[in-house]
Amino acid sequence: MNSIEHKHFNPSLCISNKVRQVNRVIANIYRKYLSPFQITDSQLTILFVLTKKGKLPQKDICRGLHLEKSSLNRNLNRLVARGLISKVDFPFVQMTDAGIELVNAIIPEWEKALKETEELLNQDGVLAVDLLTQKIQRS
Amino acid sequence: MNSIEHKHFNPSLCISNKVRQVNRVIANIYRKYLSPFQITDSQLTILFVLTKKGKLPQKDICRGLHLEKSSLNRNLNRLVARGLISKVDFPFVQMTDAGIELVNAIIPEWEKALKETEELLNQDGVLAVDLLTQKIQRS
DNA sequence: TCCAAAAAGTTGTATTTACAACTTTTTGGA
DNA sequence: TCCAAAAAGTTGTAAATACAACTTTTTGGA
Repeated sequence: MNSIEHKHFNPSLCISNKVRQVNRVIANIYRKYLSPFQITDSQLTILFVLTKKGKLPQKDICRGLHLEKSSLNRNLNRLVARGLISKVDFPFVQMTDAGIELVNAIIPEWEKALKETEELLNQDGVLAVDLLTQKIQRS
Repeated sequence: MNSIEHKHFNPSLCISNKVRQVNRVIANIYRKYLSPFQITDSQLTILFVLTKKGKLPQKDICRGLHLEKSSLNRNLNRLVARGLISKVDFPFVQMTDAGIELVNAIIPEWEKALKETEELLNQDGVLAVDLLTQKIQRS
């Protein structure tokens, strides 16, 4: 018997917790497929952004990903250390040949991760993710 | 111009990235309200679980939250260090009086965070989160 | 051309997260 | 009752994340 004074308190309504749990489960699926390449899904996301959009300054990558600049900087530095991207053309960040090669090699496994996630979530779950993504683009 | 060999490659389909972005935006809303109490939303979730269900062994908390046992252990140890929970009754973890007091004090701010999140997501977004949560309960 | 302010990028610090490997506790069959 | 195996809990390690505070670069007005 607890001593909570708030009669209508219902922690199962906690949206943050629900989203964190969903995030953990999906992150674990992706990790399974990506870890043999010693790359994380956050790092891969950044590689995808640079592959698709060419060279970008860090602030533009942050904005696109809703990522705090210090977090991005840390991620980028690990990718630079791996030789997958280059910051030499300051302020632009761009893919290296090794980075492009890694992206080409990893896409089949990434697609498997996507497929397994789609099977877990089903069509309505995938649409739910899309809806949520649209909601946060407005913030 | 990129050198991607996979013709139909579309990284904007990456569910993991979308979920991570949604998670960051919502986590940032909660942090805004909770940080004055020097508590994080992960820690608060654990306090809520223990408040609602009384004393539990760590494995049951892990299962309920889809949280890896080492992550839980770390979170718990920070709460023990704050005097908010106790592990003395091994293997059970339970709230302390200070913990119950903190939960009572924080609920109004937590409800504000929930409200702001509901306003961002709207009814259909909140239902989308619920749907996703149901999907992962089956995994 | 100069320079203060703003913006962008970097670093210190702390928390969260998970895998791997370890230690401790529990379980259940002999 | 004993003990091997399983389960639960702990610790080392590394990556992600964000706030705060710092340094470097850019901007635009004087």
